[in-house]
Amino acid sequence: MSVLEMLNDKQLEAATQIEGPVLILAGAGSGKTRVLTNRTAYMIDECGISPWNILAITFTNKAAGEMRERIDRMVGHGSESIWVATFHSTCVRILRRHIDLLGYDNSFTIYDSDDSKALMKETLKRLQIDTKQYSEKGFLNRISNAKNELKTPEDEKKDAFGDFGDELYAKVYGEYQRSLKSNNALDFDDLIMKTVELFTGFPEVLDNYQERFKYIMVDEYQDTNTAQFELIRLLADKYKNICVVGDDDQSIYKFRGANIRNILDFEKVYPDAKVVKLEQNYRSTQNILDAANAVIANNKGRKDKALWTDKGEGEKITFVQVDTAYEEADLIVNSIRKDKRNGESDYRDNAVLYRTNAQSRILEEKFVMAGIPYAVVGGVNFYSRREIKDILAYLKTIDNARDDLAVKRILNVPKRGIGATTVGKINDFSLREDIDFYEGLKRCEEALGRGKASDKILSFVDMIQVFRSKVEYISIEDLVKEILDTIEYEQMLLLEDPDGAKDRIENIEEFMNKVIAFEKQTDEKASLSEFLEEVALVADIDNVDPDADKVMLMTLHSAKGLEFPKVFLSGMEDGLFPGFMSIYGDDPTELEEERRLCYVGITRAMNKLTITASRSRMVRGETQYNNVSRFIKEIPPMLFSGRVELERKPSPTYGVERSYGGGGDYSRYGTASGTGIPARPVATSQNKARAAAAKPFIASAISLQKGASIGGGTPDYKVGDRVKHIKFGEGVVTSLKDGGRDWEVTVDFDTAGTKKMFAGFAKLVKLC
DNA sequence: CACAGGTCTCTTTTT
DNA sequence: GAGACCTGTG
Repeated sequence: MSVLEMLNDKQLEAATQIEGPVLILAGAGSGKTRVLTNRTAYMIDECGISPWNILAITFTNKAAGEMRERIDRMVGHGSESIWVATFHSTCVRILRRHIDLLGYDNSFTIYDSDDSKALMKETLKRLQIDTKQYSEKGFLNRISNAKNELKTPEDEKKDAFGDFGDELYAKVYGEYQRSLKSNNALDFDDLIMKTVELFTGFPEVLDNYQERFKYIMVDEYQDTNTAQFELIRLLADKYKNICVVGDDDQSIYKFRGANIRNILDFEKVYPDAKVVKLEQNYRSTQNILDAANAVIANNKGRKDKALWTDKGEGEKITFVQVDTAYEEADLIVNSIRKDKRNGESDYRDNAVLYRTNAQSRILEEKFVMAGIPYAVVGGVNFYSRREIKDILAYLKTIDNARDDLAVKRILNVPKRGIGATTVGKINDFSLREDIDFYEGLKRCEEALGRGKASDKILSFVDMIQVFRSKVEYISIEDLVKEILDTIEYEQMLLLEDPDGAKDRIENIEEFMNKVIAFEKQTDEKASLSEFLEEVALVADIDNVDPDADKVMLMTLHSAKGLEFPKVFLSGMEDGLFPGFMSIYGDDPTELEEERRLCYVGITRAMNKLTITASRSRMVRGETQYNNVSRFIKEIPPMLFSGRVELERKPSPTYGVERSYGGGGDYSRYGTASGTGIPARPVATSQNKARAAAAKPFIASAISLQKGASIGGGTPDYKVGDRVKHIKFGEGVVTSLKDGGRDWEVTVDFDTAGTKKMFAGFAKLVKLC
């Protein structure tokens, strides 16, 4: 029988349209992975297409792995020749074969963002640019954006039109690229851009891959950036068999260069595209979908669609606002514990989602106290922990002698008495001689003369050489063990910080496990370069183990593509979610992006959605007072259980738990009360007043944050006045109204057009 | 050269 | 609150 019998009409339509461009608009939970796998099986089984000619691209290894697994199960024999991979690993595989055409060595290393940062720091130092005035992060951001738009340093120089800042940036970009190249390294964005360069510069290489990938599928298409779009366009240009799947409502990676126009304008680029909408949702209850639909309806310029389900209304949504982030965490912990005790749900059925990684800390604290197993996805990436980076730097040094950054990192780890002065001298010497830093180390006697310093360096070099000589015939596992033994790394950690050493040593053990797993999965002897490459391209989400019975804690971004029976959306507060910048910044599309993020969050829930907000929260060491998120207001009240509670809920009552010392005792929130949060009665009456206000949610809370410039009283200008803005120049005030928290002022600028902004932030100066 | 202690900056979100 | 960075001391 056909492979397609499990599909609904629309899914069937999408799965059987094989030739030509296809756009599948797949709403949240509409079974797109099922469509993609069935489509693949259909291509092979029914259309006689060779698996060899199929390319499926995803964004994360996890998604790629899942798709691979499902295709394997469905297709069986031959499925291993289908190329299923992420954008980045696809590019790495291609570049490993051909990058020599672009003047790089095929054994290039991949720099993560920490590496990029370190390299940028060096670059700026070399160019003698004051990092107080120009932050390295600023340059890195611009460079990343440029690469996502396929712009070279030369392009940027041309676009600078003599502007000093822009010229400087173009120069830094060029210098940064030179450094990368001399380290034989590529950063994340280079992986895509260099592949495009390869294809445009060497048509015969492109043709080779066009012939191979006659049928292309791209998942999460709404998250592609211009470079990725171009990559796909080039590959598909010959046969035009390109099928993209995505949901414009789930486009949440603009900050990473994702261009929502790629999906919105697909039909313009491919006028003969077949478009299929998948609107039946198999995941969530009607109540949850209604909430999601209601929120996203406030965005403009979306592809028209409405999710529906035959699952029934389901449970109402719960919303609770509490006073502190600690109470919020308690509430979540208690709810999870209760359901577990009642046998209603396992820990793994729960996910707690939040906007920023920093929010996980308090949640973790409470989960530990309650003894509930949990897993945090993301935050500090496993591979960017210091101990792991140290080991990796050893491996990189052994693998690629040209990676100066790695060499410098470990030269004095553990301490060998080789300090900054010595490094500086070797560095200068290497630059003068135009050799790699490691080469400079080898010839240190020429730079430093004979002496203690040179002896220390040479014994380091000898050690590395010994490791190198062994790489060929021992496993990576043994190599790592030998490194750790030789440098007595664990002893160093213990000596350095006896308290923190335990965690770090555990991390090293986990790293060893990953090494072993990697070597097991690769049949022949796994090469060190391959291992380093895999490590460089893992995302946090790739490491989640769905079988462990743990509550999942993660950001909304990490949650995309996942589903859970019970979801907690925490920290739903204006200023946090939507974030401060999206509310008060001058780019209105940012608020829409936040709203899409909210939509993603809501649609993760299958059966039960609980939304929480706190009235106060520590942000960057200071207490902030936030109103309930405007997105909550967009959800119809009838979808909530009972009245939407704005007043303080009674504290959750605990069983007799040693760690809590009884319920509702605020004094234990030492940090919070110590920094000047009003005591409970004050907060309560304040909030009652707020709840009674005409505009319940936007109410009158004025940020008590030190130095906050919002809500700073009435502006000294009025409608008709001429004012000056720091960025937009001069203009005339056309409207001025009370926006609740701050004055909303509209200005018709002479050159910049009409802008609406908040007075506290616009810092308008009245002109006489 | 190493380390301790102080100051400053910063946050979205991630391959 | 954490991490990066700077400065002074041994």
